[in-house]
Amino acid sequence: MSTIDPAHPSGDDSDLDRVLHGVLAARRRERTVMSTSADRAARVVREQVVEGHLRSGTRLPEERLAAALGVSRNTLREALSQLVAERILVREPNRGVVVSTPDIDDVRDVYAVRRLVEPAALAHGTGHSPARIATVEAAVDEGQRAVAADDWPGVASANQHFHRAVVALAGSPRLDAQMHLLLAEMRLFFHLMGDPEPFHRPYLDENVTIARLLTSGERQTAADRMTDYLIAAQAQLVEAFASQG
Amino acid sequence: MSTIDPAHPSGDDSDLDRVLHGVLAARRRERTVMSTSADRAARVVREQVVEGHLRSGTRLPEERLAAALGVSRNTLREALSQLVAERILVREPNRGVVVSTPDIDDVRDVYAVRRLVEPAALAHGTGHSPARIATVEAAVDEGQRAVAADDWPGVASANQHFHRAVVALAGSPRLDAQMHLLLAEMRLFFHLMGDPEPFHRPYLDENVTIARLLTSGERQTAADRMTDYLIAAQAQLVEAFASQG
DNA sequence: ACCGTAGAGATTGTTCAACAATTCTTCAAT
DNA sequence: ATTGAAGAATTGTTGAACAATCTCTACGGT
Repeated sequence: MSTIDPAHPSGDDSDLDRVLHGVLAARRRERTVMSTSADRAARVVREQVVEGHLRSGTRLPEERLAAALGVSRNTLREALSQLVAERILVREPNRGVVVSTPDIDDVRDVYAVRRLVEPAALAHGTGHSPARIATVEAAVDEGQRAVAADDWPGVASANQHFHRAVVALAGSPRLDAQMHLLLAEMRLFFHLMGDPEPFHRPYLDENVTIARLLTSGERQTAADRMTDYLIAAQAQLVEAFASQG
Repeated sequence: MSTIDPAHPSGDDSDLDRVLHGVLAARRRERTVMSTSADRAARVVREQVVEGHLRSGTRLPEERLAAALGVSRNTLREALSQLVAERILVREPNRGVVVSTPDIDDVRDVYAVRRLVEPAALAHGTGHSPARIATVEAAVDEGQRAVAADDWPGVASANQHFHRAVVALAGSPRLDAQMHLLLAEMRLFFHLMGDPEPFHRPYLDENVTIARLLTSGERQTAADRMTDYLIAAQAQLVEAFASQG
């Protein structure tokens, strides 16, 4: 339709068409980021949950929550649908949504995914650019600095950055997005557990080792270390869940 | 709370409590499956898209679609939010939702995920039960029967079952769900391409080989075959996209 | 005291109607 | 052929409403 359709074979306009088409696409992307108020509401609730201000099991009554967020109940429900799809919230039919309470099987499953994906990203990922490897190293440094400052929330955060950076070595936006969701679930686990230190202290050195192996190109060895790492971390979390959660 | 709260330390009631708690959880799951009308609407639209009755790029006007599905516009919007999250639809702000039109980068990314996950599930999956291996073999048989009947949609369907069964070897519900979404996207690719035969014919024998290797316990070899398979399939699809899509 | 139950109150699932903001169409004027 | 402006159509969002379902409480029977 009109001059902006690149399918139209109008001779020397084709270059212009391509450019204009690109401009349109860019504007569309631009608007996509500011997004709708349902998305904004979802972002706020998501933040509150992963930061631990809304704890597992908390009910989220639609009317009060909508009022608090300054949106209508209908708009809020769109937001909640999103978060349910992300597994951050759970919908109990006719009872509303609650902040999800992961059980021991969720822990096992999340680690099953991670044990499959993270070592594979290290060993066989097709996106091992210097920049991405540098991001892994940066996350390790961030963790070292945080532990030196005795900042355990900071260590937890750095640890997430580390694992996201590892998955990013696969070079796949879809995998990155998936890992983002998994790590959000992980934060729910830790909020159930309380003190984060015992769950991060043992693995700081491992992060350093894996990063070093990665830098020196020993990808398979790095992957094997990551496998052991994840098995140990899973065992620790499962045990903690079994004994207290 | 009342008698069904397992946190209540009431001596020998704890066994009973656990049982009752389980019953409640089961009922909740039960109700979850019949689900809301937004979910039903989402299922109908999803079906129409993956079956190819709604083609890439088609606009989905809210008013008409809501009327067609017999739900209100608000309810429909909840359904559409879900499908946007699944990448089956794309929301263009102030312009509504359209059936998503995957581009060549989407093809590459979907295959990047598959190349990471599927071989890893074969080589390192922790759910290689006889039953799951039998499911893989059943999918191969299904494909052989379909090709014998010259039923190419049937072959395509069997092929999906094969790959889902392979991923299921990881024993992870989350990974299964993720793979389900990826395969739905794959169907969009194929609908853009037209005739499914050239995209499935070359890989039928590979499926047989991989299943055989799996049955005989040669997991790493099976994984390597799968890697080659996926690289070839990706190359074919990328080329087809570049030349016509 | 214990149990079941009826009914009141609250919350969800869903619909309808409306309106501002934005996009698409049409069509006349240059 | 391009521009611009009025008009129609669609989306984003709201508010109010109502039936269905769930929760809690108080009551009465045993």
